[in-house]
Amino acid sequence: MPKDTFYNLSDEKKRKIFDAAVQEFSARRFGEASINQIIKAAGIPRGSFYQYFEDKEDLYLYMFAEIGAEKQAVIGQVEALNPEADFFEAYQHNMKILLEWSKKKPEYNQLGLLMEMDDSEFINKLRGVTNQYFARMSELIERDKRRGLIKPETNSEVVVDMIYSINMHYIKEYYRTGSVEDMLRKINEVMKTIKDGIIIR
Amino acid sequence: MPKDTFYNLSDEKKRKIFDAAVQEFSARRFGEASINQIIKAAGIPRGSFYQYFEDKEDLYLYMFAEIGAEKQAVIGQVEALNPEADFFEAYQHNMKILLEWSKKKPEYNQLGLLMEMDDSEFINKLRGVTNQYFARMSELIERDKRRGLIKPETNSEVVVDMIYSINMHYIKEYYRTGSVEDMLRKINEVMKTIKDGIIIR
DNA sequence: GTTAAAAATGACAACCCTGTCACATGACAA
DNA sequence: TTGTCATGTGACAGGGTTGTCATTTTTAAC
Repeated sequence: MPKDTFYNLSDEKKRKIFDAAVQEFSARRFGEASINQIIKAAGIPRGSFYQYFEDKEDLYLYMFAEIGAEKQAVIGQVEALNPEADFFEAYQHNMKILLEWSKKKPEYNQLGLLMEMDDSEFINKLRGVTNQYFARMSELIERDKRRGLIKPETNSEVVVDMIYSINMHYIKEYYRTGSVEDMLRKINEVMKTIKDGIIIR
Repeated sequence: MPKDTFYNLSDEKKRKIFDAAVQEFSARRFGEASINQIIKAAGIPRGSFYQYFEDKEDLYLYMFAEIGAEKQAVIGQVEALNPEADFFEAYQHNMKILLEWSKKKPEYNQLGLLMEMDDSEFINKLRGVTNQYFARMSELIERDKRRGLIKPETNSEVVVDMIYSINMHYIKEYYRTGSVEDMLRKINEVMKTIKDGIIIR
């Protein structure tokens, strides 16, 4: 947790430090990110940084929470999902939220990706939050199995794994090519495949 | 390319340096790997390293080529694939090769994974080799489409992307849990899903 | 205006890293 | 034996990093 001295700062100065953190943590993984770069970008002296934060982790945690709050605000604006929606509709709804968020705050995209590709212990712990999201997807599949919409022999966790990993794959690709359309088209094909399979019986 | 002085070394010394390189590049991504650690493990002085190699890339390239040769030797021992085999059989065959390789040289597993998770420019270039493997999978799907085994509307590249990304995902998981059986079981479920889909029509 | 506490500051120590280079050592030929 | 050339060697320069701390400056209270 940042120290009191940080919270006593003017909003402008807090903002400047936050922005510098986003900039650095969007460019480098947590382990490689440099406090030196951050203080340079924020225009604060070395000593001040340690007056405000315990260390790099402390700053990251602050930034992470701050972004989380912003995300909540954006998500709240997307229309709620019909509770009767099936798994595929729920997935599309989630994609819509993700795209909305990505459109409103594109500066956080790279940051999220870097977090996803980071396997340091510290970042691994933080990821717990993201995982809840996928646990919910798994539940939806189970419900659809009970409703007779999805084959009872389906392993919901494996399906969620598939969707998660291919999504990450295409998001990475999106950063290389910059084409959202390509990404959406491909993810559509993926969902078609998961629905119906590719083999002719 | 390593310098002549390196190739003039005794096999034992060459081996020691190779082993030290494997050790370090298995523990850290290319960018974070330290020449210091390597020379310490190999028991050679700093100056000698630069007498043998241009730099870290030079050593990595040597190690990579060396391992590639070992891999060829192992692959040659697996029985050849029936040329009439369909995509799914070919995939299983590839898995068999991969497992054979992984069983014979488990010390390289972590190295390969780290290479996969590395997005430095240098490693990206090297990955070109791996990609050929997936290009061949795509061709097999196209052939099966022509043979009437796979739905003509299937996007073969997307299917290969799915298989690639979920494989990487489970290989990472395998490093955490250490269970090959779990991995194989899950990959089996994945292939079933890709074949037949999960929805009830 | 004086004083005391809070905050800002940057020089510094301590620890990484890489690539070089002057010199030491060994091997082989004349 | 002596000279020459390839190789071995580690100290060093120059770059990076983090966390601390004595000192100055600001703020606020009296």
